[in-house]
Amino acid sequence: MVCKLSTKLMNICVASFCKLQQLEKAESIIIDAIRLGTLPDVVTYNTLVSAYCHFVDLDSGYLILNRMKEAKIHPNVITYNSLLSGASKHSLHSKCIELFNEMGTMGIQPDVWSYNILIQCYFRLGKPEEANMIFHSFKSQNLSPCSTTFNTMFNGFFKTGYTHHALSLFRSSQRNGIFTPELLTYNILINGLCKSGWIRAARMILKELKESGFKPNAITYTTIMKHCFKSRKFQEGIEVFNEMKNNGYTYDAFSYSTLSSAFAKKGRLEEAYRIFKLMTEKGIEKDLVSYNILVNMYCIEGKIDKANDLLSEIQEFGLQCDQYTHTTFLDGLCRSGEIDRALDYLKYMDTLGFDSNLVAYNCMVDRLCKVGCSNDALRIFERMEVKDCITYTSMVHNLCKERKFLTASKVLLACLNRGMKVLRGTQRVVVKGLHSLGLYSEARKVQYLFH
DNA sequence: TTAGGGTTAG
Repeated sequence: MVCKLSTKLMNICVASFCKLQQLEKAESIIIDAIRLGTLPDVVTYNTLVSAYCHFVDLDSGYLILNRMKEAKIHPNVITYNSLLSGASKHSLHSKCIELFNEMGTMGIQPDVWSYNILIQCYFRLGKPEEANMIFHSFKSQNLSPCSTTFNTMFNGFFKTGYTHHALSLFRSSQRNGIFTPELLTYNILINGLCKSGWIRAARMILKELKESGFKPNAITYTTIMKHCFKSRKFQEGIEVFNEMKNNGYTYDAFSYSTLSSAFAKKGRLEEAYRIFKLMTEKGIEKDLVSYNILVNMYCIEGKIDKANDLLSEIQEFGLQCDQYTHTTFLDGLCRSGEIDRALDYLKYMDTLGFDSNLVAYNCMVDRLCKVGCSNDALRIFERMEVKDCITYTSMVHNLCKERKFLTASKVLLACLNRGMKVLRGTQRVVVKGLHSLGLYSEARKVQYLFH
């Protein structure tokens, strides 16, 4: 005798397979259930939309939405939140806004979750003002921001350089009693403040974290340790690592990678290798970032063949080399003076389909100059469609070193006219150089754009 | 749906 499957039981089975990323099995459960006379409902379809958006892509989520409409089941706010989340996860920010507006035309009222994703989306698009407007529209929508809303606002403000806004929103929400900070909030604030250079404020927040009865976690420690290394307080960074270790927070590759990379940057390679050895002895597996640091260490030592072997090993371990791996290796080739090989590698990287190889190109331009091939560097520089402050600073700086001040000033003027800046010191060197060659009118042009 | 580690200029 064949029993009819209840909708609730079917949905539990579908959700379990979706969680395990076994989407085909989830679909086959639905087919079997239909054969037995049980039809999927809005919960079944929402589970599928969410899984396809999360594990496959947004288009697959859309296909489920269409199937849902064909089955005459109306999508609800949860359906759209899954699609919004899928668009956000795959960095399709404009699509996210489109979907949000589509909710309106479908007569679906967005909830706090929908607004949170929309806020995140505007921050990622570099539009903090818009994000802030949405945040302030909550009241008129009869919605109350939740802790994720606040955390997203703080983090977004920091990421877009609105440090003051982040801190004042934090203080005002505390004063008004509309928000109680969580450990996550404190970590967002400490990270943002450290990165903005607001060290005193960061210390104060760390103090408040402890006074609120929270204990710093692995993320708090890694954030502070990273900041110490960045601000050249090396010993203090090591002390943070030790404290972290004593409190049992060095259980993953994050802490070891941070410390090892800091040693490598200081040229203390033996200690950097020792940290990785310690990590392996603890039974912690290296992830791609750890391997990338190791590739960099071999490159710093000039062991380019060893680095190349490691690239193959990474793939053998089932990991996929990323932009960082390839850029680090490319930089190693340049550092070892293997320019032709590096130029071939750069072409190879172009075929890998990364979003941008800007860092790799910057690296190539700088290293070519350093090995005395500034004309080759200039050719690459002129071919580059996207350039940033680093590209210009590197080119101008190296041309000045070769006393090619007129060429340097042309590059600098192009940079300033595009609204980008190079270090003030570099600009001064150009002006001084032009004066030394008697090129006073060219020097005036640069000085005019100085301010 | 929100936080931490890796590459390039000075």
